[in-house]
Amino acid sequence: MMAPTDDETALELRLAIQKTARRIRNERGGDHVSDGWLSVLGQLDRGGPATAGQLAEYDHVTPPSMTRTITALREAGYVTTAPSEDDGRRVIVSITDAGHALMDETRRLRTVWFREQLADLSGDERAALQAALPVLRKMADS
Amino acid sequence: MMAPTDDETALELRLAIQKTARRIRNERGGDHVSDGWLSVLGQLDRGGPATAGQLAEYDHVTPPSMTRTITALREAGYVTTAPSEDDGRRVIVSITDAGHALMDETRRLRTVWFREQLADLSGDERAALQAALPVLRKMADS
DNA sequence: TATTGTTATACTCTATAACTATA
DNA sequence: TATAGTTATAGAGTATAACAATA
Repeated sequence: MMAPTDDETALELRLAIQKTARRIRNERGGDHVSDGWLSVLGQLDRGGPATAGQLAEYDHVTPPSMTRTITALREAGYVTTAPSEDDGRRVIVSITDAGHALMDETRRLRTVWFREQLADLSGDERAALQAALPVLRKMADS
Repeated sequence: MMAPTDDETALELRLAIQKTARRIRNERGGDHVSDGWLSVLGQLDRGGPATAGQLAEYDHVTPPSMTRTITALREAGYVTTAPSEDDGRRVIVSITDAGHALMDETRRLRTVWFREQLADLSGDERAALQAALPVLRKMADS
């Protein structure tokens, strides 16, 4: 059970997380890579090839949205697509070397602002964030 | 100074915050109120009337974007606008009773999913999030 | 018939550039 | 001239509905 005041904590946490995420998005570098692109490339980088449906489910977007993202990534040369040998309906998406390179560079750029924010915090404050990291991940993946 | 491994922590924290925020946005109720609307109404609710420019700065959006948001809110009856008496160029935006009511209901709906997530956490995990709250706020407002 | 993915279409949000009104 | 805000226009991202291909 949660304490009576936890409802207010839930609201405040939600707002703080949303606003921080907005700041991160706004403060990203002058690159031309969208969040959707980076999310897909990141998953392919970590988990290897995946079907369009798997990618859509992972990002909680609809299949048409993922089709559009994959098409753009393919036209830019960052992924390749091929029908599955087992099941011709499925489309297997794989990251290219250019995709790897783009993701590395983009992640680096986008972390700059956030890293600067961390540098302005005290040791205790950074420790508090570090302790919250696994909890945030748990919620994000649930 | 930050420890050598903090660069990686920065990346992981950033991704976890962004993905959690995406989940919050996706899991919101069937309401028809955008994040932009709620952010403006929330600020007017807490801080009282404000100019269009102040609202744009607070949300880190451009003046044209804020104009559009304010127009939509006014047409829906959730805010009123009036030129400043001191400076005819400035537009003072005020929340209406309907705006108050809408914001309360919307906040309640959007917090449901997040509150359920909190209920699934251990006491230690909730404490970790609570400790991180002021730090997140500090970053979001910086 | 059910599933996987695509195409067609439209809506929301945001941005840059050009403009109006006021100081 | 400088500032506050609006209008015009365009682009990115996403959604629902209808469709095609495969199982």
